[in-house]
Amino acid sequence: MAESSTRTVERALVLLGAVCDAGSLSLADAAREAELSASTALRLLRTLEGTGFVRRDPVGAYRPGLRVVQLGAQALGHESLVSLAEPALERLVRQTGESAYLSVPSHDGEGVYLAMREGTHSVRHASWVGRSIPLEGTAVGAVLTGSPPAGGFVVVRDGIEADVTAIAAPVSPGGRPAAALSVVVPSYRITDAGARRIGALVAQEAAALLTRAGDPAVHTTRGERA
Amino acid sequence: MAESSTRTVERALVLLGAVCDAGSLSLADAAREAELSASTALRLLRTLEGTGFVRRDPVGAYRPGLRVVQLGAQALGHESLVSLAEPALERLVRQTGESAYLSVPSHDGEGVYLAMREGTHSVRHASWVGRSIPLEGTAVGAVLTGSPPAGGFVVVRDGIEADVTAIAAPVSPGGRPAAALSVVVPSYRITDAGARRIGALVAQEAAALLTRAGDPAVHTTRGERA
DNA sequence: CCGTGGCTTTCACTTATTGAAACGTCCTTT
DNA sequence: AAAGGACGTTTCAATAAGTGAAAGCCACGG
Repeated sequence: MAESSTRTVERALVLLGAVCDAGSLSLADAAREAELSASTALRLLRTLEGTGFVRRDPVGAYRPGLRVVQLGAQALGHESLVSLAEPALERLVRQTGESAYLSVPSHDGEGVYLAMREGTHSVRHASWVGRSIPLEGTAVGAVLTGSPPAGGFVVVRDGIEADVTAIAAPVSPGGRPAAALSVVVPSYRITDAGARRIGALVAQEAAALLTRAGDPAVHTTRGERA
Repeated sequence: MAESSTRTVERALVLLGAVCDAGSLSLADAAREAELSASTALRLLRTLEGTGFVRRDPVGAYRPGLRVVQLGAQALGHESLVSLAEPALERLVRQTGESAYLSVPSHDGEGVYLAMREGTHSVRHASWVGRSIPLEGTAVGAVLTGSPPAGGFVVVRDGIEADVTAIAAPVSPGGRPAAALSVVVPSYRITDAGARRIGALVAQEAAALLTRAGDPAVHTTRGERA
């Protein structure tokens, strides 16, 4: 019974996702991407357009709309984890000079970068908030899916991305991993000892995140409207 | 015939918007907000949940999901205007010490803050990216909807928000305003002369945005996938 | 000049959405 | 303690609503 869903809505959301992933998509491409007939895709995209979730650029191609930006930004703001993690990311960057990320498991078996702080080295790992990352074969994935790693952190050298080493630690309120803190380093720059040192830092920050956190269920909830 | 739309999808999107606006909503509240029967709302929310657009917190309430954050962040990243405006906002803050915003008209007759830079004064205007602002009675609204203001900028003292003065200038590629740059100052701190000074800065930055911009239609478009 | 591919509209089919109603549960009220 | 109310959930028959094939248009390229 978990399988209740509205086909129309699902299709529209797939379409929306496709447009956002691509950044810009023609009707025909969008239809192909979502495996829909052109007429259906057109109708759904029009609906999305009417509500501001997509817009058409001068050329007629579909682009993510402002509503997406708006809701996304709002949601990010409400994400207590993000604000909670910011200082930790900041500290990790200061202590290591490398880029640091906060990521959480997504609904589809991947992970998403929720927040990041760029490293200070001129050669640094660069990604972006909102980026999807696979869970298989990544340090982040290992700590998000697996049991608490020995030592508190996981190091993956040249996993999905070549030439980079990722060091991740789980944020596990109540034992189950809910998020991951990670530092990503160009592989050439790091030794085993260095990885252990950073790992310790990451693990420590990940653990500390929880103690500072209040109940995750405290949010500003608007209860107006009759 | 602009009125083609799919009711189901529209409803789902309204629901999604309601959840995101509120940050957290019970099923009953969401249903009321969207004017839907509980059963319909439940079904649609389940669909949104299945696709990651909303999630349920431990209490069972609906929250914006990761997909929203992800797509929003992606969309923000693709927004060339934002990256284009960042340096301008930065400069405005440095020159004035006040918070500076980039906003664009939304689809529903309001405006949205697309980017912002917080001022350096300890008492400063604080808002957030994604925030909706009315166009009526605001400086931003004036420059977004009206014709090019004399002097290049508009000052609104104690408009929608009490005790703050907003100074906005239009970014008008090809004559029609597409976005607004604005600086918002606590009213007590500013004189008419000061407003004019800031106005000149804002207007100048707004104008300069365009010259630096290439064709707004240049984006990184991924064209893979058969 | 004709063919190809994309965008759009139309329309008959029927599938998929809908909302009232009923149920169980958990609080609050009396 | 019992009654009342609100909420989340499920069921089900009516039908409103979404679907996709087909055809028309337009623009482009050979």
